[in-house]
Amino acid sequence: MIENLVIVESPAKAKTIEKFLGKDFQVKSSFGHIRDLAKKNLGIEIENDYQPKYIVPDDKKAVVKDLKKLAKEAKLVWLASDEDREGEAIAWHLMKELDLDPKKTKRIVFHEITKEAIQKAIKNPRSIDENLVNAQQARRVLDRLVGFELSPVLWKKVKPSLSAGRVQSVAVKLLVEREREVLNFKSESFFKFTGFFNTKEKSELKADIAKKIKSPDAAKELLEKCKTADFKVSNVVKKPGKKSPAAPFTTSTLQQEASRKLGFSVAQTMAIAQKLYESGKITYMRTDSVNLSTMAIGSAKNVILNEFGEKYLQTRNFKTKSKGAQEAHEAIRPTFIENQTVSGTDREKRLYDLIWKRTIASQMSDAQLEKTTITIDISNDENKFVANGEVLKFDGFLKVYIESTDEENEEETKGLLPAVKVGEKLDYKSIQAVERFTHYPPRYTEASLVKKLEELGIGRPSTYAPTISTIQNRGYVVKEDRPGRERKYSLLLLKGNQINETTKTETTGAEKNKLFPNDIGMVVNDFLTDNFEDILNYNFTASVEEEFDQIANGKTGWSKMIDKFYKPFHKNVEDTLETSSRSVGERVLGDDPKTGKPVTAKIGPYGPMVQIGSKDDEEKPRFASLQRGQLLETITLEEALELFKLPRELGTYEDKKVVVSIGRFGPYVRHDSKFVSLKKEDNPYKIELDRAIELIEEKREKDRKKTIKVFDEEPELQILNGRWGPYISYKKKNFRIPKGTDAEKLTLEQCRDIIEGNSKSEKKTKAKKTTTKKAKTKSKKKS
DNA sequence: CAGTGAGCGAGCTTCCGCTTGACTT
Repeated sequence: MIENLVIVESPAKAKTIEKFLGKDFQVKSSFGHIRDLAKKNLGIEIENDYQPKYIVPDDKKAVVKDLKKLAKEAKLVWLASDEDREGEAIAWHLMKELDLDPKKTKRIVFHEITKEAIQKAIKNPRSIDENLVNAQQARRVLDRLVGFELSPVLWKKVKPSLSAGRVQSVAVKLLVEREREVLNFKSESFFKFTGFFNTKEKSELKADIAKKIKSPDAAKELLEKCKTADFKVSNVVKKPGKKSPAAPFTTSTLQQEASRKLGFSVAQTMAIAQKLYESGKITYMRTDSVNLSTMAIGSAKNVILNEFGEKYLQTRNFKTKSKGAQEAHEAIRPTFIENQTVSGTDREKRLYDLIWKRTIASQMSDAQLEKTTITIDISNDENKFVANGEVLKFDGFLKVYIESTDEENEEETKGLLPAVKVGEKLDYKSIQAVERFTHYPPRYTEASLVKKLEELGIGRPSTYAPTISTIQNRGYVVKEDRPGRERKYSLLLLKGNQINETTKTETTGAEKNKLFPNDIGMVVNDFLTDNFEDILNYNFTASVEEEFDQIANGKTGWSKMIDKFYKPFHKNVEDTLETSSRSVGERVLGDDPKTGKPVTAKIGPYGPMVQIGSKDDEEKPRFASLQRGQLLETITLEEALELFKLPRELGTYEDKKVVVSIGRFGPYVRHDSKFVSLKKEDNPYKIELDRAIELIEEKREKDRKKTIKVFDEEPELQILNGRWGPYISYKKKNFRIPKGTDAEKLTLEQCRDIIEGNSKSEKKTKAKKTTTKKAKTKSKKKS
């Protein structure tokens, strides 16, 4: 017999709370939502006032069964899910699904997991807030309607299996628009002047001209003037400055800093944080709150006093800046701030260290600075040289933590400037004018995209990482490195009354771990923005959020709000299906000089391609796939024609032709009707016969080693050596050999057992099938 | 490992937000 059953969302949380509450309370977890809309069709009865059809998903059946049993036995059930829209809905679903007696059920909330907070919550129960639940139902139904009506339009008009949604489609749009800004950016060059001066005290003073000098001629002219000019210090300004620490981590800021400082992807960060959370080392990692509990501030205070002394202490309460924050939890912080380090893997330690430092720094003193600006006049020109210096007077929080930025050209660290007096004359040692270039806005990283989405109020802490994965899995976007290109720039140097001009080279535009939209992402984005402008609007989420708030405040009925949205939306879907044509991003590039036929680029059944001629021609059109880094919207006729230079005949080997081409699985060499894939470093347009023969021989050698064992009585069954070690091939199907078995010693009987066992487990679960599928499409794209 | 083409077949794909496993290909 249980006195009290408390239900929270997370098992780790349940464990902690149970300790606070004592033996009269049993604390269990619902593992998030326990019900969802039925997956078949819409799961919504449109004609019946948008009545949702809720079901318990398969993976939640056991949880529900368990909770139901305990709830029956308990005298009182306490629904302690989070204090936000989703949490309220979870409590409501539990109420319904577990068939709880309202007289025996209480709803409680707390947003920090401390003994006091929980005991206080137990003393102040309330009932379920139906309005807030309705706001969640509206959110859920709207997302389902948008996702499940838009995606099928894409299947028909662009390509099967694509997806669209309120969050992911906007994420892709941000990337596509940024990419176009980059592609259309016209870089301009200018000259940046830097002077090195001697002061009276024989030290060097470095100063810049802030104005960008536009042309080489103007730069030369100004340098000429400098030859004969007098340089005089016209102003020295010293003023104090300060820097304040950043707020403690939320999900989004943790992802950003872990990306910048530790190089983790957002998914990695979340997986590592989850481990730290489960082992009780940090507080909950999916949060939009910057708030710390009074207890946490207290422990931080003690740590700072012990480690750094009173001068370094300055406790603060931070307020959230982000739109739509629901603040059901605390900020992400160490559970026990006294623990400066923790046990665990290297990555866990590093992430914990980051969280510890950020938390401690947030309660430390401002850093005090002294900023110095020295202005130097040029006697025969209006431009001025300016030197900026910064001296740290007191380090404060900088002792433990410095926040990083996304800016690519990090400003040089400014140090102490030499002492000069106003009116002092300076001689130049040298003055240089370096050609610089304006730079396009930076492409997004995973983390900077999350930051942008959060600013727009789109997505939630629990969905940032999955959204980033989805848009990559759908092929809308790739995360990759791209090499830069060489660029020449000129350098004018004035020294010893002589001006020298030199040309130098540098690499520019190299990208690391950036998100690039693919052609399919661009085509889908254009199709959606053309036809469903409202939903792709950056303010769509913000405006529906306002309406959800109205529902939460009891000012609107939820189905009324949905109806107002759905009627015109659904009509738009039907009109688009009827009137818009297929969208494959087709562009006409020009005419093929050899045949005079038109050359076009578009998305084909196997990805972006170029084509000579059309399918109505007598002769079949020729096709070629675009290469990595090429885009439908930027490819030129010349680049397209280059792609048709395959297949190439390299010559003959052993009296048979050797041909190189690109197929479905990447570049290959064909010889004697056998195919050999090219290696990464081989270029199909440049490869020569010698190298091709080398590859053919390599493949032959591998094939020789391939067969481990065959059985005379069963020729269809073979033990082979593959990419992932030995395996059994039988009737065109492959079977894994269990770990630790010696493949060479397997008997026919054992092989049959393995085949039997595998085909049974193959049928096991549906989830397994889908993962296999995903993995396959992934490896296809890579090859 | 196998496979190297350019829309037949039948049926499936898909959303966002809560939460953690059970899977390795």
